[in-house]
Amino acid sequence: MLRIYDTLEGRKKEFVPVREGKVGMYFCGMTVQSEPHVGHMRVAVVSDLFKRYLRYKGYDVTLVINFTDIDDKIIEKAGEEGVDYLEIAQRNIDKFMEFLHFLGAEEADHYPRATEFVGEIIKLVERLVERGYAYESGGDVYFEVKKWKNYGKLSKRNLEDLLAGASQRVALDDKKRNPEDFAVWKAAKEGEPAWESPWGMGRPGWHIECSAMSTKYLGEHFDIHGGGTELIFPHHENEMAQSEAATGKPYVNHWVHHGLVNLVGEKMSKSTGHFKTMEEIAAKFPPDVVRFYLLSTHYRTQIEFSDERLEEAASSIERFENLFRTLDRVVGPEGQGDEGAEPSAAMEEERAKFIEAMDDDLNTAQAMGHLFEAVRVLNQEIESGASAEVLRADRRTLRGLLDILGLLKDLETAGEDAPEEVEKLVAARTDARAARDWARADELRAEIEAAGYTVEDTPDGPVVRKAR
RNA sequence: GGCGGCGUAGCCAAGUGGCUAAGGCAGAGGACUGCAAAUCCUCGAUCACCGGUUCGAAUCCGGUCGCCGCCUCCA
Repeated sequence: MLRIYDTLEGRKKEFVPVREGKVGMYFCGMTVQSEPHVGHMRVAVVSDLFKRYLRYKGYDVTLVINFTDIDDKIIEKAGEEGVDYLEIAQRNIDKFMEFLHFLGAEEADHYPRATEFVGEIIKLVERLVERGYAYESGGDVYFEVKKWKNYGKLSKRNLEDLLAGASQRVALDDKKRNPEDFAVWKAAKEGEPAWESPWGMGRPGWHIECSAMSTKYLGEHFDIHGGGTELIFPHHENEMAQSEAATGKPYVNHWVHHGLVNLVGEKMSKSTGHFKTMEEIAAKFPPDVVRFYLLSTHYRTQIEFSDERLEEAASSIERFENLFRTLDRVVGPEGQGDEGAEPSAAMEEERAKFIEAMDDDLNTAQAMGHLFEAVRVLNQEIESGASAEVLRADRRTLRGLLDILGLLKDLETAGEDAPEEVEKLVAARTDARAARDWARADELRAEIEAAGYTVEDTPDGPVVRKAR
């Protein structure tokens, strides 16, 4: 039984799809006023993880990741740079997509942008006004928070707390009836991007686009809505209020919030400039290392991103690389002839535990522990001379589990050919060893290593590969 | 100030009432090896602190200390 945590209820709940056999998921991608950073890598990986696992569980999954390409910040930025706001949006969306691919995440099914849904947004705002939850004021339209009795349920705060906390910060806007009300539609100022609406020229407020776009693709009530924890308030709280007020139905079954990524103890933030871009990370570490690191902690836990952590992940991955390389040597490459045989009992046990861990709110940290155990199982089998049939079956099983996590697809096991001069050194070393001239052999190995390669002696002869 | 979360071995990180507290990185010893590498075997935790509930607590309750997040644009 698959259980997934829900922020709204504050507990893990059994996953029961709204529509049998199907899963609708919506993840808040990014507001595209600036470059994607490490935090966005986590959304990319977490949304992909959910997609892959739910599909593994047999569901037909639809994943929507949105881009909010119109808001105060991007207009501001466009002004600063003197370019069209859509140009900035496109540039950052392109980067996001580039690194999504870098991380080995599958494409989502839809990537809606707020500006493409203004018509839907206007309809939704009209509906809110008709139902008495929103009011027009000077060209703006506000959601009247106190009309919605469930307001605060998601972020677990009440109106009084909110007002107490915000009283010093939120300037009283005389267009609003109440300080806690939020804009669903904003009148455009001179020169700002604007759309025609029943309330004059204007543009969508911040939260409304997600309500409109999620409903468009997934219906008024869908399964999973995700994003970072910092979006719980106000973004998701407001989004939920709008959607439920408009439809009178529950909006989503599982609110999934992943922990934030910190850099040396401090949260990354666009406003303080304290963040690492995806580009900086990608330049330094291979995709699998980043993905492995991101998955080695449970998705709801906040994590710290640092070079040391990534180096550790890289070391961990070597265990898999070494195993697959050895298996290639011992039983040949993956693929042909791997079907048929049943995995060993030890491997089957690890597989079952892996799935059990994943069924418990996608606990990748625990699941990966079993992956390492599976590696040990295979290594033990190799040591004890298990049959090629069993080794192949077990390798295939392990590969299947890695695929669920989208990990290590392109493991380098063959160890591409070393340059000719290195090959010559290796050959010379083999001769020296045959002649039991150990001093010469060691000397040659030193030369090979100086050239950036390592040589390992195996029962099947020396294996050369690039040193890490 | 209000709300939420966290504190598990040198580091990272699972486990939330009961078998010997997963796993990884780093480290030590052993096996294998001409030497290595890889691999296998072995080795490390009074679960922040104090008190309580319980036959039994890392796990539940109360308190203390420390860290983080949200309350304001942000994955």
